[in-house]
Amino acid sequence: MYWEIMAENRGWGLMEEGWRKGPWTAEEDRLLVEYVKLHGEGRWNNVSRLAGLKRNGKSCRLRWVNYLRPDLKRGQITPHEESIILELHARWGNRWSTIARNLPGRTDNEIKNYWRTHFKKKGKPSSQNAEKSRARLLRRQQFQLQQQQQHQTNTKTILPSFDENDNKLPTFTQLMRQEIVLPSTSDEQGLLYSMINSCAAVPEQASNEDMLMWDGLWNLDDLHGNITNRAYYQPALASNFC
DNA sequence: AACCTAAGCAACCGCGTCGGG
DNA sequence: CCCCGACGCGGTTGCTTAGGT
Repeated sequence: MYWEIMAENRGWGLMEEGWRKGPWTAEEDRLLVEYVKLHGEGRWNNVSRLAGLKRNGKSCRLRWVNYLRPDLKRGQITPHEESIILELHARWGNRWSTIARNLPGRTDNEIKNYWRTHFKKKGKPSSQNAEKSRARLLRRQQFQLQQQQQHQTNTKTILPSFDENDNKLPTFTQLMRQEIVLPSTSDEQGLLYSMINSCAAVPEQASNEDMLMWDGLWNLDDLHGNITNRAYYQPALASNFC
């Protein structure tokens, strides 16, 4: 493998503070696997001492999690996995580790790389399934825009700091119960996102409707990661597009 | 054959969070 | 509380490979 040649011959592996860096060799992999067999995962900073590896804990953990773990699924992302990635990314954004938890055998790094190469630049998925998922998302967004046009006149903003002098952020329940007109300026968008992030977990007492609304909030990103301007979302109707 | 470019992927970096002392 | 180390996460980098000209 080229990495090993690089590591041996090209100055890779010169150490900063005594740690080797760069590509892993087969021998290093073997030592790390042995270490995990004996001591289990975790305590990565002990690896150098107990396994004789000149790697820092961070590097060891990364190598294990992304490459050496026995439960990793090798090979290409399947169309089914791809559609899951699309759906979950539409819902959660760049929460790669969260997405990875829903794809057994796949790592956050793998999913992140896959997304970047397949979707971020081109904006075009490579399979029919992905196209369908994408089309579904587009339908949702079009629907949201349609609803926005219909309701634009009698909607109210959820951004309290934009009306009068109230600086308080809304509670989760307030956020869930109100009709929303998304802001159009970047400052307002930033505030809305910080509001959403400030109650990033759905409370246990949230109703099904709240959950739908919550999903909707996370679906407001457009395909390039920006908030769709003035998109309108109404939870009761969202199920039409699931 | 030589060169160029985009895709793919392993690894690194910086930062945030958490838990123990 | 506060500090510090360990860990996890998301963003980025840098290299190889494959395909096109």
